[in-house]
Amino acid sequence: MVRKAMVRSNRTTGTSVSEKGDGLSHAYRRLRELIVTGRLVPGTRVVEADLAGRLDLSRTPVRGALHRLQQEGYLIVGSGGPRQSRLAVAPLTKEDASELYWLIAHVEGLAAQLAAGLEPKVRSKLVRELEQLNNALATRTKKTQGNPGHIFDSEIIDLDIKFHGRIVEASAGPRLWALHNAIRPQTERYWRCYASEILGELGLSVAEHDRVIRGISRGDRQAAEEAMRTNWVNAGARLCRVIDAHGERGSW
Amino acid sequence: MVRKAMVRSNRTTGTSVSEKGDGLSHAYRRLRELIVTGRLVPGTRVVEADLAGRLDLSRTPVRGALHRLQQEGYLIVGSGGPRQSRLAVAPLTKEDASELYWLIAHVEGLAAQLAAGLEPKVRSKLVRELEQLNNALATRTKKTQGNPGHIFDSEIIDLDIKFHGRIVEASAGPRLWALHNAIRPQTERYWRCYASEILGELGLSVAEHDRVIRGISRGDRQAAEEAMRTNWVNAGARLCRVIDAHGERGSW
DNA sequence: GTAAAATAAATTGTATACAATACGAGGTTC
DNA sequence: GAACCTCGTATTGTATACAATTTATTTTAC
Repeated sequence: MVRKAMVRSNRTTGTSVSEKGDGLSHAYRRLRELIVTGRLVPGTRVVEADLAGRLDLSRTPVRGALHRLQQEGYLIVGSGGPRQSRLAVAPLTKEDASELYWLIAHVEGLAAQLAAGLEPKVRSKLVRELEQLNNALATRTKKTQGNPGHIFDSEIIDLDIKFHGRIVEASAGPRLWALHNAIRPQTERYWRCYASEILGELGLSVAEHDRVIRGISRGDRQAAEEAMRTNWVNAGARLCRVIDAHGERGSW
Repeated sequence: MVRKAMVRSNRTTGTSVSEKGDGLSHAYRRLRELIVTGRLVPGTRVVEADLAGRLDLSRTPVRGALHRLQQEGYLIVGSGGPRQSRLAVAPLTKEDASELYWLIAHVEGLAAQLAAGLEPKVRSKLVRELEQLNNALATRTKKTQGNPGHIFDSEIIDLDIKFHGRIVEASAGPRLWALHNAIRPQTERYWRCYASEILGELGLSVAEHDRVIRGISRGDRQAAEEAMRTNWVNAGARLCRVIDAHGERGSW
C-alpha cells in the first residue's frame, strides 16, 4: 500500500474551531459529497482508517458517517465473513437507477399531492415561488441549449433541486421529509455521472414542472401527484436510455 | 443517580460466543425491541453509558445502534447545545401515527402493485401463501372474538406482519425493501400501546386482505395497490379513533 | 428569601489501544 | 505445475481514556 497518511494529532486543539456541526456530520457531508460528485468512484473499496486520515479525524466519527451512508444506500457491504463489513461505493447500475427514480417519483408525488391540499394562502405563496424557480430554470436551460460544448452547469441542477425541495419542504411531515432527504441526493449521482448527456434533455422538465405547478395551484391533488410522478418517471426513462446508449459507467 | 451498573469486563472472553451478529446489531435489535414493546417508555431519556451497562457492551456499539434508531425515527434529539445529542424515545402522538400509517399505506401499496405485476407462476405461489396466512388470521381472530378479557395476542400480530411482509419480500427491490424494514416495525409501537382496543378491530383486516389477494391474483395492479392502501388507511383511522377516545398514551 | 455565581456531576464526542478476523503472498508438498 | 498450507498484513469491531459541554446543585451576595 502506498497511502500512509496517518492522523496528525488535532487532539490538543480540540477538533478545530471553524467547523460547523460535529465531526460526524462533517464527515458525513464530506463523504457524501465525494460519492455524489463521483470523486469516489463507484466500486471503490472504502477504508475507515484511510478516510480518517484524509479528513483529519479519528476513525470513530468516520465510522458513524459510513454507517449512515450505508443505510442510505451510498455504500454496500462486500461479502466479508459474518463479522466484517468491507464497504464499497455502491455501483451505478441501470437497475438501481430504475428503482431509485421509481421510488422518488412516488415519494415526491405524495409530496405534491399534499402540497395541493395546503391552505389556499400558503399554497399561493408556494406557487409563486415555484413559478419563479421554474422560470429561472427555463431561461437558464434555453441559454445552455445553444451551447453544445457545455461544462457541467450546477446552476441548472441547483434550480431543479430547489424546485422539488420547496414542494417537499412546504408540504411534507417530518417522516416524509426525512425520507426525501435520504433518497433524493442519490439521484444526483446519476446526474453527475451522465451530466453532459442529460443536461440537454433537462429542458423538457420545465413543461412538466409547469403541470405540477398548475395542479397545486388549482388544488387538484390527483393532478399534482400525477404530474410530479410523470416528471420523475420521464427523467428516469431518459436516464435509462442514456445508460443503454453509453453503457453503465459506474459499474464493475 | 441511582444506576451505577458499569461494564463488567467481557474483554478477554471476546464478546461472547453464542451471540449471532456483532455487538452493534445485537444492541440495535435489543433496543428496538425494548422501544417497540414499550418497555422503554416514550419520552424516556436514553443514556449511552446506561444502556451499555445493561447490555454488557461498551458505549461504542451502543452508540452505533442509537444512531440508527434515531435515523429511523425511534429516537428524537432533545435540545442540547449544538454539540450534544440528548436522545429520548420518540413520543406516540396522534399526529405521528397519522403520518406513519399514511406513509406505510403508500409504501406497501407500491409493493402490492409490484406484486400484481409479477410473473404468473411466482404470483400464484405467492397468492397461495397469502391465502394460507389470511385464513389462519381469520380463524385466529374469530377465536379471540368471544374472549373479551384478552391478553396481548402476539400470534395474531405476527400473522398480520407475515402477510404484509411476504408481499413486500416477493415484489420489492432492495431500496423499497429496506425502506419497508425501516418503517414497518414502528407501527408495532402503536399496536402494542393500544393493543387491547385494537385487537378486536383487527378482524376487519381479514376482508381487506382478501381484496388485496384478489387484486394480486388477477394481476390487477391498480386494484391491489388500492386495496392495500385502504387496509392501512383504515387501520390508521381506527387507531386515531382509539387515540382520540383514550387520549395519547405515550406523549408528555 | 431570592437570585446570581460558582462548583460539581453527568453525558456526550472524539481519539486511540487492542484483539479478532479475513485476505493475500509465499513457500511447500505431491 | 497445481493444490494446499502457513504466516504476515490489512482492516474491522470493541473497549476505554480523555476533553468539552451541558445540567444540576450548592454556595454566596444582596
